[in-house]
Amino acid sequence: MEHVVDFLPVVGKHADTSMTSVIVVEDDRLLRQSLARLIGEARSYRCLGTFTTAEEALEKVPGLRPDVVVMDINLPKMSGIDCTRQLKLAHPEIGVLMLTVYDDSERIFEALRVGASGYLLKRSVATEILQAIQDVKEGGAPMSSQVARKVVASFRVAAKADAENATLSERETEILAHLSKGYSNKEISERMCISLSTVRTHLRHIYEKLHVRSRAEAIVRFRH
Amino acid sequence: MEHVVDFLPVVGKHADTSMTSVIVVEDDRLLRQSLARLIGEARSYRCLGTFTTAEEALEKVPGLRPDVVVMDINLPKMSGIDCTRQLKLAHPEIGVLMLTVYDDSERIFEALRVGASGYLLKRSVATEILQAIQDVKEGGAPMSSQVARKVVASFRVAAKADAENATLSERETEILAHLSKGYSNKEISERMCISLSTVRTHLRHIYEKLHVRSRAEAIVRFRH
DNA sequence: GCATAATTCGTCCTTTTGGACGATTGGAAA
DNA sequence: TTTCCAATCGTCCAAAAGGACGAATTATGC
Repeated sequence: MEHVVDFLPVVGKHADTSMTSVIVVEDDRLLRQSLARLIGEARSYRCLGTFTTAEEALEKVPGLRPDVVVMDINLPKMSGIDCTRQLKLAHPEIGVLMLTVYDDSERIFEALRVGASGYLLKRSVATEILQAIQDVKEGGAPMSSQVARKVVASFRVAAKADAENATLSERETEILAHLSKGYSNKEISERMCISLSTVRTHLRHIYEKLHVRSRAEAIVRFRH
Repeated sequence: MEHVVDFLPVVGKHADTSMTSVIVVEDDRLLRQSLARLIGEARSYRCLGTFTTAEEALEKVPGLRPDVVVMDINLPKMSGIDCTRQLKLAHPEIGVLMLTVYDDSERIFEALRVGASGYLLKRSVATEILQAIQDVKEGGAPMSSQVARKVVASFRVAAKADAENATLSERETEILAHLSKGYSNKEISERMCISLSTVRTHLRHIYEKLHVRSRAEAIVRFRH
């Protein structure tokens, strides 16, 4: 960790509920330092620390318990999106604000999908940045109106996808039942008298609908 | 299928409860034919058919619903033991009598462990064979007194092994808990801070103790 | 009749899992 | 003290599973 402002309350900046504690994860040194300085110097904001990689952040952020993590969407090795996914899995209470240099809808969507609360363009001015952090802490979702519109549109898709969750088709339901008895794909194909390929196609559809990535997860989901 | 006696009742040999229907799975042509003839000609026995491979037997035996399958322990490709395991999994009501040329304790134990009811030495005489088949149909377990003694001894081991089922070690229990949440080996290794190798070693031990062969089966077992 | 979904089968490729081993360390029991 | 077991890590190999596709046929709803 390059820059730790402090771990104990500082005179005139008590760690009470009015303080917003922030972590910055950004590999570019200039941007990282200017963000840390901006946050550290602002009234009622504290920068608990900064990290340059997703891996380091994942390891140390949970112990620091920040209100908000400002995360570069584009980090070396593990991306900020993957980092956000893992962080939110373990600590859903921590708000994540994505940092991106340009209006990359695809990656912003992906980030929001894995749990980010909003995003900031790197060219944003100081007041916007602090306001966005505050919004995230208070449960808001700062984003541009263009992106907000796209997000609303994507929610329709998501809602549709979720409706399909409940409606596994007949064959898919049969296969899920076999899965949950512990049978292998080969055993299922034999019992249902269909090819292995077909079993696997059904499985892929089941995984998509249930939002899982393995038979183990599907079994768990099936058995509540 | 080489030899199908009949699928419909034959005059003087009605398929009532007093009839014992048998399937023979044996790759040696001479032995297969002589067994089929012996069974077919005996009063109150019917040979529903014979197969030369485990694979063929697995496919067609369920449709024939025999009382007893006489299974060579030593078949080409898939062994009679593996065939018995699969057959008993799907159709526990079908009795299986293993055929072996010599008193191979290890393999006979294995066969009994996977669900065979008893065994026959190939040198057995006709009356012994028919009596053994009848015993199996009636829920008995025909075996030589020497083997019976060993089986009793092995039950002590098995009882010990089963006691160990309940006593998964601490780490094994932790891993099983993670399994049953749908985590992959990699995720488990990260969450428990141990290497992938160690997770897999624990898993192998868990599978041995629970008598399962996949994580899906282990999850099902864990969740009753 | 046309769009949509379900069902079926396939290929190519990568990752994961499982089986069969060996080996080390540390602690507990005989 | 010796022996056993739990826990740890590893290698080599084979089988299973999964992802990303395409594609054909048969319903089914609008």
